[in-house]
Amino acid sequence: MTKNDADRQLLRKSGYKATPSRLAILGIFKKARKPLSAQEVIDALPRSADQATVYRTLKSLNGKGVLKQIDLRHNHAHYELADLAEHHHLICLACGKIEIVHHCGMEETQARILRSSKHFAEIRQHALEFYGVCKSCALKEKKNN
Amino acid sequence: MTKNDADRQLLRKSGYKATPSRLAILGIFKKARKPLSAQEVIDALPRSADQATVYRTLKSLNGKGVLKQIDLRHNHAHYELADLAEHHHLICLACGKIEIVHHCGMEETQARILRSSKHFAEIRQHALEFYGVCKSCALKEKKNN
DNA sequence: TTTTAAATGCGAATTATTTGCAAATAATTT
DNA sequence: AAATTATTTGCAAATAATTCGCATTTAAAA
Repeated sequence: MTKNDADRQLLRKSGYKATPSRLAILGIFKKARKPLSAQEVIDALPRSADQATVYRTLKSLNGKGVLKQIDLRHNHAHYELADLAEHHHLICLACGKIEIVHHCGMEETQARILRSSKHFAEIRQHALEFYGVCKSCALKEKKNN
Repeated sequence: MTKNDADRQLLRKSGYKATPSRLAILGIFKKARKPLSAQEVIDALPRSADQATVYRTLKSLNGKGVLKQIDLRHNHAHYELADLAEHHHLICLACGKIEIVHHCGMEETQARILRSSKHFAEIRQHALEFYGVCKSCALKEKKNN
C-alpha cells in the first residue's frame, strides 16, 4: 500500500478523510490520464460507488485543486488530475478527438490580470481550451457538401 | 427596421432563415452584453419562444461563430455575442461575479498550436476563463473560519 | 403563387446533477 | 481497544439541463 499512502496523505492534507471511494477515484484518474466525466468514473469503479458520492467527490477535489475541471463542450463536466504537468486541450467539435497542448504561457498573464483586477482577491484556476475540427472530420465535412 | 436588417443578413449569410425567434434572440444578446444561459434567454423573450427552439438556435449560432459559448461553472452553458471585442472572464467561484478580461494574446498562440498539431485542421474558437474568488467573498470565507 | 426545405411548438424522453436523511465509518480521544 | 464525533456514504427522489420525434408552420426560392 505504499502507493496508496501518497493519496491518503493528499486527501488528509486537503482536509478529507481517506475513504475507499476517494482512493479508488484518485486511482482511476491516475490510470486514465485523460479527462473523465462523472459517468466514466462511475463505470470505471470496480464496486460501483454511488453516483452522489462520485459527484460530491469530484466537486470537492476540484475545489481543493486536486482535480481540474475541463469543459469539452459535451454538456457535462470532465475532470483531470491537476498535478499532471500543466497542459490544455485541443478538442474536435465533430468527433471529440483530444490533443494535448503544452506551454500556454498563462502564468504571467494570470498574475497580471489579478493585479489589474478591481474586485478579485485570488485566481484559483484557469480554463484554456481550443475547439476546432480535426483533419479526418474536416475531410468528412468536405464530402458532405 | 434598419437595425434588424443587419441581423437578417447575418443570419442569411450563416445559412439560416431569418425567423422572428432568431431575430429576437439576437436582439436579447445585443441588449444584455453579458453571458446568458438558455433559461435567461427564454425569460427575456417577450412572447416566449419554445425552449427547444432556443436551445437549437443557441447551438447553431454558436456553431457558426455568431455566438460564443462560455463556461461559468454553473452546470449549464452560457453564450455571448462573438463579435463583441475579444475578451474573456474572471469568475468568482463563490458568488458568480464576473469581470471582463481584455488582451489575452492568444491569437498567435492559437496559430502556433495549430501549426504544431498532428491531427487538427482548424481551430474555430478558444475558451479562456479564470476562476477565483472576489474580494468580498474572500472576506466572507475568512470570517467563516 | 406555389413549392419546399428549414424551422417551430409541443410533449415526452433523456441526461446531468443535487438533495435530504438515516446508516456507516475514518479519525480522534479516552 | 472501545467510545466518540464529525464526515461520508448510499439510497431514493427531486430538480435542472438538454434533446428528440413528429405534425404543423413559414421563410425563401422558383
